[in-house]
Amino acid sequence: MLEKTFDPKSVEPRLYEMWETSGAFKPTDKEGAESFSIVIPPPNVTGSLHIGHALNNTLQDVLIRFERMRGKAALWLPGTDHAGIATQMVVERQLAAAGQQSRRDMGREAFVQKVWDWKAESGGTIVGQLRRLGASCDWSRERFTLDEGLSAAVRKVFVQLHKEGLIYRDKRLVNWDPYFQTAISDLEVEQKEVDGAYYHFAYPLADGLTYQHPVKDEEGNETFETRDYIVVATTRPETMLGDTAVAVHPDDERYKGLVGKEVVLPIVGRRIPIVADEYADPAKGSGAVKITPAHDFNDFQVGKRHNLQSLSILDGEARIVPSYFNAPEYKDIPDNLRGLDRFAARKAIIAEMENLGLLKEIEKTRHMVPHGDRSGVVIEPYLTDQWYVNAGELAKDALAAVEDGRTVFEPKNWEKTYFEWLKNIEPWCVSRQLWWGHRIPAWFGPPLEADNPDRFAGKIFVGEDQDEILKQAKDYYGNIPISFGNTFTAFRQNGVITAVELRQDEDVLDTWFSSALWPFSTMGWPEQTKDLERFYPTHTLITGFDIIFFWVARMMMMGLHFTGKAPFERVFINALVRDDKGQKMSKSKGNVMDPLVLIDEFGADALRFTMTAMSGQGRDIKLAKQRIEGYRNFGTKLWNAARFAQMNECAHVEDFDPANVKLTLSRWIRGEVQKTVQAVTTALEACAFDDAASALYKFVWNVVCDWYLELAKPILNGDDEAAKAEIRATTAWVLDQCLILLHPVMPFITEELWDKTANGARPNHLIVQTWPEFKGDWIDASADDEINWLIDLISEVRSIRSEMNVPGSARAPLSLTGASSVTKARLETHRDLILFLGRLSEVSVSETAQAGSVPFVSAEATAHLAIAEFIDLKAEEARLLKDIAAFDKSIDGTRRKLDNPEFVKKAPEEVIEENRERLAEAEGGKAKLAAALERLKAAL
RNA sequence: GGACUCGUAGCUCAGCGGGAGAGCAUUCGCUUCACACGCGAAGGGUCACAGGUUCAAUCCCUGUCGGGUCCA
Repeated sequence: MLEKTFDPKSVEPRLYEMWETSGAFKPTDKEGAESFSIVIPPPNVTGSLHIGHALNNTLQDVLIRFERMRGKAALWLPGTDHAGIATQMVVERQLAAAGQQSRRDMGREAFVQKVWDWKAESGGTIVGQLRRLGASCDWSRERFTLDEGLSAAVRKVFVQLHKEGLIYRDKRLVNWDPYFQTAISDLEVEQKEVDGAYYHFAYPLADGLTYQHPVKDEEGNETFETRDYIVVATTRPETMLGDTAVAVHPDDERYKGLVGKEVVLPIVGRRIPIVADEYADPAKGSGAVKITPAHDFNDFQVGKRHNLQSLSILDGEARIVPSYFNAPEYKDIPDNLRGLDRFAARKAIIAEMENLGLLKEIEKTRHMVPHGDRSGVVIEPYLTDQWYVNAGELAKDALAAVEDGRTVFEPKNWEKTYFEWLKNIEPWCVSRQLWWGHRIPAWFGPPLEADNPDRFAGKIFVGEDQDEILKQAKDYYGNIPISFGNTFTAFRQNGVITAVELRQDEDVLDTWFSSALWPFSTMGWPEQTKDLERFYPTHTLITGFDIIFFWVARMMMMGLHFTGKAPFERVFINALVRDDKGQKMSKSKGNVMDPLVLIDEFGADALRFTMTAMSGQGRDIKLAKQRIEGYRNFGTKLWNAARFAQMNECAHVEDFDPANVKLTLSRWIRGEVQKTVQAVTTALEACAFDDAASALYKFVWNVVCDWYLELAKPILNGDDEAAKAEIRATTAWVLDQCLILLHPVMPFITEELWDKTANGARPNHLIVQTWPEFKGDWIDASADDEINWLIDLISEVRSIRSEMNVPGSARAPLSLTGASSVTKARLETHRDLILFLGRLSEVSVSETAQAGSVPFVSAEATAHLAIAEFIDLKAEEARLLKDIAAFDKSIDGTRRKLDNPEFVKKAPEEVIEENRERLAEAEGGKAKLAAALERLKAAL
């Protein structure tokens, strides 16, 4: 005997282990099985399961379990990524907290070892948490982006792209994080609106020049004043040390005469030109703008157009260049500012400009300032040498693949986001000044004089390993001793190079560089493995829209370039989970819902069903605890249906064939099962997870529990043994179908019931049970009609009883007038049922309406419930009038349509027919109630 | 400023050319032999607003208003 409720806590770990050890998570090796593969969006190795993961991974698991049951070789390949910045940050913090040596003190090798130690101990907790969710990943294939195999793939890709000229070194402005002292991607920059100010500075004109500047006098009239300076406005005064021009708009009449002249940069004393450039906005501030090409993306462009010098005046920690930066271009920067932090420098410069009388105005403003999403500090545009991928080139096929349908987005409108980004893509800066990651396979050597390099500090060799580098170096330097070390140096004798030392690039690659290879590197690429052949390209990727740029687009680029195939057939973008008020969940808001806590409270199945049911395509999910509770209750409902079946000895019958059932009830439910099979299958094929969930919910609760089992009761309690046997077998079969269909969404409770309801006689675990095929000819229209008639009749009786406040214990007789022979036969067939569910004393057919009864319409007949002692005549009159009014409304509306010649001419035949039927039905119903009303009035 | 998206029952959402739906919440009645994590019943909506297309609009188009997200 089953317990009253399902106990997830004790069952879940046991079943998960059973599945895993049974090998069910591995794709079947069965001959001819079609492949279906998903690669997990690798969670960050420092991460732990949050509600978004719960959603994303539930959907992946639903799909994988569904396809596995359909007999496909289903592979869900799991793993984690190494998350360069995040992981390095975690370990650095830990070292600091433990009072240990800092990263820089212990050195690269020791630190990287510490990170590996950390990873071994606490990395990948999320992997265990995915198990609690029930994720049926093939753990034997688990991968990590820093695994040797994946690292080899990274090296190969880097070297090949370099050979093809698609990876190159360049000096450009990057988003520099002064906290981590590394370049970061645009996508890792958050624009935040903060309070700031425009500082209006006067820059004195050189050579005693003056001009007439228009001003408004006290009456608002325009006059001119003579100025020997030009005013520029800036939110970042400290960058003035690096100004190399002042720009004005070419059409700006005020400054026309000044273009080509010079100003003397205050504090520094440098002479810099006034240039005409459309970037200067005449309407903004004074209309003149200072240009600092090394510290502003827009200014950098202006600098390019006018051939200006880019003078970087900050160091990697965002301090004004300290005094040991002694290049000639820094000689003008005053000693008192040297080494100051950027914000201290800002204050100092403002104070100094004020002292000089050159601070004209401070205009308060709110403006957008870039912040590092990990560090939280203000990001500096910073001029450095970095490695870039020519993303524009790679984007071409990535765009084409979606345009021509090799890969489809679901929902489709996310394609726009994808296109938008790829069409405006910038070179992808892939180097990071970190220690945790794939070290860039590039080595620097001293340049030969003949090369006369003016942009780069050395000669660069790129290769997968040192042997390859040695070969390249020998080709370049000739047959001299070549070693690897911490510097790149040429040893000379009499001016001739006799030996060189090469140094590997210190930097590592962006984590997304390795993640971009994930769909094929995890399958063994560049080796031509069996997995690669069977499971690549993958079928469906399920991920959040927030990483379409970060990840999806890049996987598309790399997958297409290196394998010639798009890595996915379909990309399903799941919604974003918010709290019940629609706020994004975040730790600082304190509104996070921990999926593990929810699993503890309601069970994994309840959480999974919630996620599935709420995953309406592409919308935000507002998650309330009540919802999860409701689906926990749904599980209990299923559990109790099984319990009922068990109590009534409805056990699986080995050779039971639904095709042969005789009873109307069996034929009806057999068809209802088919409708559900079809609905759920189509929905899951289309990633319409919410439709699948609602079809399952309605079927189990509203069809099986509310009606089928109730209608079965009189038979099960009756003495027709043949009917009883058929219903028992049918019930067992129906419940099995429920378990199979629900399994992808609620794997635990269904597997448990599968086991418990068969006395250990099942040949398979449910996880590998075959998904049912839709059998259309099992839907029986006459059985549907009959059962629907029955349901309507019983519902009406219940409704009237309730409205008239008839106590549950009172049993009343029901009689039908105007019943057809079909109805009469049905009454006979289902007499027990009608009596039982309607709580009636008897059911009969008669010629005339009985006095003291309440009438209602049942198909072609009028039913009369004899409950005289409960009738309030006035209330009954009101009820009839209300129902008649409803019929009238329907009659009016339908007639208006049918009387419209345009409608009859243009509407499709079935719509017209439908309206005719509706009209006839309403008129019939109205007539019956009108007659009843007449009788009632006579009695009043 | 650009792109996308959403305004449907008190709340959360489905429906998206042929008569308004679900869950929760509310109200009423039930110790009915699977289930109170339950059973039965009921109330509740000019489908944001204004135009247009159509025989027919919650659904398509245009605009307005209001919310959200992303990118500048």
